[in-house]
Amino acid sequence: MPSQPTLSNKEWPLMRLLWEKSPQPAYDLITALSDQESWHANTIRTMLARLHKKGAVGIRPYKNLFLYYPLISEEECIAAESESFLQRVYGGALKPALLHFARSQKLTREEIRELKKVLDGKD
Amino acid sequence: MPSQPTLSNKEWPLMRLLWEKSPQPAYDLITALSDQESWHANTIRTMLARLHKKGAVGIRPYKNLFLYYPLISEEECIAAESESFLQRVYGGALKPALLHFARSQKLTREEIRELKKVLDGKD
DNA sequence: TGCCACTAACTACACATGTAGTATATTCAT
DNA sequence: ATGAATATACTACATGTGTAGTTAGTGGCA
Repeated sequence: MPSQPTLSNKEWPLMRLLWEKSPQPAYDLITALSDQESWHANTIRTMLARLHKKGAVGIRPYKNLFLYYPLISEEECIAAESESFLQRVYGGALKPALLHFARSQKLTREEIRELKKVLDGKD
Repeated sequence: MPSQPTLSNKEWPLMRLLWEKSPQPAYDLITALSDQESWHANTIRTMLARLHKKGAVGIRPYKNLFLYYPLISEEECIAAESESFLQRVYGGALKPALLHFARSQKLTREEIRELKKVLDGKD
């Protein structure tokens, strides 16, 4: 089995759209993304072609166009990228990473409680 | 102020060495890294040159060689990379990211307690 | 029925990155 | 003083990425 293709920076928003809803024609993705990210239509098509080439999305013909759908799961991608991030930035140490995120100011009280519940389950 | 230079994948291990101890001559870095990462000496020198060029490390002459030292702090780099990771992978949502890490199997009981203490402080 | 609009395919191009080889300058030991 | 070892500088090159222009096919409307 060929290892998971990895996603580049800008491929993530595209894949997120496909994970949310698929299959989708290029047109819909272009509409959504030219808006969200202000990319040129051809840029998005190029990225779709590359994603297809690297095995991240599949193509199915439909009428006179193609529908795109993900071939790799969001969970796997997130897991892989998280692991890579952990290695790169923290040399693989999970605890400091978690502490960093936990200390950041952006958690609401509610989220903190939720997180603690998960941790309780593991303790 | 020019925005923080960002570090590529392979630049992190180099910077980690410099953050641990600096200044250091190229030689020491090469010794450490050819071992840890099995890189060619010239590869490491090229990376040092690029890090210097992008303003991530400084150079100070010492005897017949150069000493390298970081110009950017580990904390800032980690913060920047963590934020970029969060945006890329989770679309900026901190909670799911934390949950993902917290659910991963690799935390020891001790680490879980420590983490909960940090969260308690914020609740 | 000929042209327009739209799809998809192909081409382009600069910059970053990983990975080194080559060349030049300096120095230390014999 | 000269040759070997080092240190630094410069060059090379394939691949990935961001960004888009150009070309060709085709179905539907005027």
